Amino acid sequence: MPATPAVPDGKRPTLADVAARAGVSTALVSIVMRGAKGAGAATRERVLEAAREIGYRPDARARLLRSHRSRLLGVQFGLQHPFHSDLVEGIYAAAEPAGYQIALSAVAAGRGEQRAVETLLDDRCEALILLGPQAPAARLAELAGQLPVVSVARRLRPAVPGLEVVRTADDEGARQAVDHLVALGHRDIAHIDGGRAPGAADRRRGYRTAMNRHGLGGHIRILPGGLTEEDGAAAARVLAAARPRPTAVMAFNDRCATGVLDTFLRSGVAVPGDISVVGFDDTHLARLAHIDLTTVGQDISRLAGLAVDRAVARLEGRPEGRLEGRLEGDEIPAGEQVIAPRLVVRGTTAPPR
Amino acid sequence: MPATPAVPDGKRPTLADVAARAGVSTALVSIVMRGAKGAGAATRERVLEAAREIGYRPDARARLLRSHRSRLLGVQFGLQHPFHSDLVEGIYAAAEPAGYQIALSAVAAGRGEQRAVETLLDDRCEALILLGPQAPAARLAELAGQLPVVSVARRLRPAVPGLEVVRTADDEGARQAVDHLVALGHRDIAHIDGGRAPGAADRRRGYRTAMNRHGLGGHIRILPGGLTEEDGAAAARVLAAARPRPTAVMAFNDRCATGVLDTFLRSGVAVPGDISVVGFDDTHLARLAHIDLTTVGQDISRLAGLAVDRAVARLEGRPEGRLEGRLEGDEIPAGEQVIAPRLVVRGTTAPPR
DNA sequence: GAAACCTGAGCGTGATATGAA
DNA sequence: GTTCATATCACGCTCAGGTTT
Repeated sequence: MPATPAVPDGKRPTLADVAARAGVSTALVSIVMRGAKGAGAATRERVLEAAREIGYRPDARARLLRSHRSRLLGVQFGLQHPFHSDLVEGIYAAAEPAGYQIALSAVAAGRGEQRAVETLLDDRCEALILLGPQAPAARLAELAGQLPVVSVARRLRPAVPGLEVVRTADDEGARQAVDHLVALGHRDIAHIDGGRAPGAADRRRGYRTAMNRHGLGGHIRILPGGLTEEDGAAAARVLAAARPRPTAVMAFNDRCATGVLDTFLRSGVAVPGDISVVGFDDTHLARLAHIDLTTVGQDISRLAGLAVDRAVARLEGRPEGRLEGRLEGDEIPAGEQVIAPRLVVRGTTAPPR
Repeated sequence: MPATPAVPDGKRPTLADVAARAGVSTALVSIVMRGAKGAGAATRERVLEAAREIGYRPDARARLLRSHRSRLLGVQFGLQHPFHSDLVEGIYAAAEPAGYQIALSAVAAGRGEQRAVETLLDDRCEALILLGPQAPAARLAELAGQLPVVSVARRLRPAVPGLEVVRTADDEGARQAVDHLVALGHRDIAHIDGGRAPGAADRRRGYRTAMNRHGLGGHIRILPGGLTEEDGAAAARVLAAARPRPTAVMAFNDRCATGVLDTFLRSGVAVPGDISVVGFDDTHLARLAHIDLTTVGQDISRLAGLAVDRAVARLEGRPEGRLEGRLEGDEIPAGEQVIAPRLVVRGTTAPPR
């Protein structure tokens, strides 16, 4: 391992440097570095040796500039969302075998989606994977007109033409949560919603529908929430003081549910003794032994895999993938991949007493 | 806003396309796009107009390839660490005014630091900012021989030549935590450590030293921990069952402390009634109303700002920045920026009863 | 004919040198 | 002399096409 590149000037070694050292043309070095065929075993070894000696590394930018394919997938994610972190992890894992690289662009305070996407475009990404995008439909449509775009966890109604959507059946997930609680004997079930967050509308609707189906329309109660712990905590304070207090609550997501749990514990409201709590997402958070949250699982690695697959499929002109399954009474437009959620029962739900 | 690029073939518009449309040379378009001087006001407007019409965006890769500076700072971070997320947020904010771009590379399951750094190097980053790197000192030394490298939150002993270090005075932070607890009347104070995590050794040492100074050497108790909630939860289970039980515990970081808090609550151990808990980092987590954790604050945005500053200073040949302040009895090598921590007292600490 | 190698062009920019008002 | 504009090359690499065994 050379501590310093063995090239005369301070510059980084290039193909030409390797070529000179190995006594071959740059084109041949290129062939060897790419592992393409067209080089003899002996010279191949000699070139690799030379490259190693001077610490050569191919310049990704120059490479991408020349070959008109960049094989780069741009991923926009929210820095503060564990759900996104999990997705990114899965996307890395899925992109590699498919032969694609990932360019990350974070949405953070002072760095909006517009900015995040622009940098990805400037980097010549071939396709965009947007995690829970909040951008207006018109903007997404505009983007989708320029390159393949996959929206993960955000459905759009009406469907945006050209936009790929990969999501969990949020309404179905909400239904599963309600069914589970009803099966345990609950009737007074509240929902802390996600406001304008991606998926919130469907979960709210799923909750409403399920409650009505069980003849519990009179018990429907939706509290304004959000996707952070604080949103959950605020709603939980309201619930803790409510009389009569619901015997179960379904939170918008795991972060929100965590806030609910903690507030209840501090207020002396026992979970699941006094009240059952269900989350959504099945992030790392929920699986932690000391949280042990019953939650609606999104198959995160599957979502990630499908997102990559859809982007790659579009890039490579593959035909539409088949749909994941049609849920009754709900038309799923083409180009939308809907994954079934799966309730994960853990320790925060029990029969009411 | 053009929904589709107005260029004949499906390709993305280039300088030449804009030039053709505006009836000027590509060089002039380049000048205009960079905002450089050498173009008349009228033509400048005409060029910008043409660029807008066909939806031209400069190709970052071609640009970086040509201009020998890339003005790119590579940032390696852990996807699952809120502390890193906060740092990245600060780094984005600091890099922009300095005129630098950020390239993110995540460390995740199946994607180690080696890999993360390699992609950054391939992208022609001019400097590296590594958040809590775990790589061996030899590897860091090798990297530092190639380009400016800043290690954030990980100190190295002995100092690695050429490596910039930006960190909080972890030992001092631990001392502040112990002092605070002692001032409240605690004597039996335990520490859940961070194992081999960056900063853990210093915090452990600071705890030991402070305990001894208060004449509480006999009460020193260090439990094996780590940097996740589960590590904290595991240690808390041990503590909850201990007789006599310490009246206070200082966790390695906020995540760990969160695990401790939750386990205590579930075990019926009141916080801060039965036991006080102190965290470390002051991440978003600690500030949440329902966690309300007393913690040793690292000035995250300051750390981020300094990290960017040190990287940029090295790139631009600026002289060594002055040191942050010399802590008694501790030699701080040149090239190391040490920031003073600040205890943030919230709701998880109180006098013992 | 195939395998091994080389030549030359060009990807989309930015900088320099040069010329025209 | 200053301002505005152009031509030309180089950045580091890949690829099509050619030459040699």
